Amino acid sequence: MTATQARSVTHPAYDDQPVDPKVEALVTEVIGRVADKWTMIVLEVLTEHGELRFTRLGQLAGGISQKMLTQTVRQMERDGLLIRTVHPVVPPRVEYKLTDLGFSLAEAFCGVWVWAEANLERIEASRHAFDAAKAG
Amino acid sequence: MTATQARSVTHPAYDDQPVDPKVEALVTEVIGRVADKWTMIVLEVLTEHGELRFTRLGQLAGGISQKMLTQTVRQMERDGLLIRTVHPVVPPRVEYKLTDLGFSLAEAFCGVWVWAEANLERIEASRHAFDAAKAG
DNA sequence: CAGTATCCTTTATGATACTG
DNA sequence: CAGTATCATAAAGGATACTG
Repeated sequence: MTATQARSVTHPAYDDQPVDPKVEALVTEVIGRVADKWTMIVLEVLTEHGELRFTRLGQLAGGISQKMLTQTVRQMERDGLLIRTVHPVVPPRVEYKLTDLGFSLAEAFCGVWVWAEANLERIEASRHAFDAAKAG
Repeated sequence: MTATQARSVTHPAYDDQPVDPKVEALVTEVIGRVADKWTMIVLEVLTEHGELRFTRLGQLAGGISQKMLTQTVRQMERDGLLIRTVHPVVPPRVEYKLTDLGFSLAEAFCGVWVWAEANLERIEASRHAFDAAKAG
């Protein structure tokens, strides 16, 4: 827990005290990285299924190319979100599992997943209304 | 609250029951849209400052182009996250404020913001360690 | 002021072929 | 199996100029 954390986002506080812009920029960068589509999906799959091999992880992620899967897990490994274990056998066997940091991120994202699921229909309805108003 | 929500993401459940793939796809799409960099920043700015005019919103968002700001707020309006009010005066005065749905999304994202702020240093350290290991 | 329209560059992603 | 390397393309984003 950092000293700056308490400020964060609250409801109608409407205060004009800006955050430390350096921290703000870093937070934005980290969120941008971490809120990437495939990162979220890999996070979800590993949360649900535990340790997985490369190919299986790709299958469960659904529709991801080999290139993007490699890229995504590398970034996540670099950020400390998962651990990549290479078993020295042939053919190679590489397994991926979340770190505690990865699990804590999944937990943090849980609220967004729940929100998205809970509000799907409301969003779709809003889109239809908006499109209809624009067309009409 | 939908019936499917309860399943969501939990800790090591390791169950293999897949979610309704149609719902899963929609949730992924909504999250992908909503977890966009500028959407999150606009959400944060409007949460902190309340109703804002176009130009002021852009200033507070920091580094966003007019094009992206227009695009972002239009999408958010379409999704029902904010309300755009055009005052029929000249020069034009257009104000943006979050809807309840928008506030609820900001609240859901709050966990991620807190997480990012709390774990910034850990992530940076992990990246340095990873890069050093790769180089050495 | 609050956009729209256009052009142009960068980035992201996919498909394919190859390797330890 | 688990990648890497390369090429090609699409999508995102920025800069600029213009308008009600």
